[in-house]
Amino acid sequence: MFDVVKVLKEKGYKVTPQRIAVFDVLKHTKAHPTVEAIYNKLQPTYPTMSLATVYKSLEMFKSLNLVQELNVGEDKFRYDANVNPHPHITCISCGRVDDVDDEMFFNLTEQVASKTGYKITGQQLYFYGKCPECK
Amino acid sequence: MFDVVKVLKEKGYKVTPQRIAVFDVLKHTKAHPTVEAIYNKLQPTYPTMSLATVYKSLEMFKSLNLVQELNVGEDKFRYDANVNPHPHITCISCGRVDDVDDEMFFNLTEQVASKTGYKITGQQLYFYGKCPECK
DNA sequence: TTGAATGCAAAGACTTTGCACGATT
DNA sequence: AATCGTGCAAAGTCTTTGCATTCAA
Repeated sequence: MFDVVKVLKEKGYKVTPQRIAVFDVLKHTKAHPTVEAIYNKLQPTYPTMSLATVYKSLEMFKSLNLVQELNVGEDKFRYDANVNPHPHITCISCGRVDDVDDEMFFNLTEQVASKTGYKITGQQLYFYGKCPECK
Repeated sequence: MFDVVKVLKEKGYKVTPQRIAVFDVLKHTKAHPTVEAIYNKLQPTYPTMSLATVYKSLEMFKSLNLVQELNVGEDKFRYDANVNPHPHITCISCGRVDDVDDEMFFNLTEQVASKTGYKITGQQLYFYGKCPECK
């Protein structure tokens, strides 16, 4: 959370309660929330906050590389304050989105690069199935 | 293409020129087209075909497991007549979406399953970078 | 013939934008 | 005090739906 304040100041952007609050939600969850979810979470504490502000804040954080945007195949995006590319797994039953430890993907990128001839700059690995609670 | 006719008949759905045409586009491309792209491709030959019909046909094919829906992180979906789960790579420069040979992902699913406790039913692996032509 | 599919237009979901008011520096 | 950000509402993009007409079987 302090890093956000620092980055915003460095870049000459204003440090507003709304921006802090949006980032704070992402920083303290592993749930990969949607815009709507972030908005709902903030409603009790910031009843005047608008959806537009959530969208605008996320857009800014994205451009500053403070959050990453995910799309696990839904018609909407999810957000993650962990900007490291790392694999995700989605429960097809309850919809939760968990992280997957990425040790086993070590050197996968290099293999893909040499196979395809691409210069690889990012990746999103999504797995789908039933989580331990749902199966 | 013949398989589509067969499946539609088996399931009691009508075999229409529009359905055949939509599937045919997907069957003969490796470009992972969007709905709009499919629609545009068909315009010259089927000037009366509507976007709604493309959407409805794809929805049906999806439910029959004749095509799969992809989302590489855009605000729209892409479609693929190859329904095998297989990795994709997107050029961040020109936007093309290519397939990646999936040999190297052999047994990845099992590893993820044992790490996460999920029962895995599907996967989407997306890599991003610059294609040979763009880099 | 008859029910299902098409195609148009309207509606819906998510996201972006414009602008006046308000807050940060 | 000046400027940037917020929040409302309107607009934009992609997708879905309703319904009368048309078509496959």
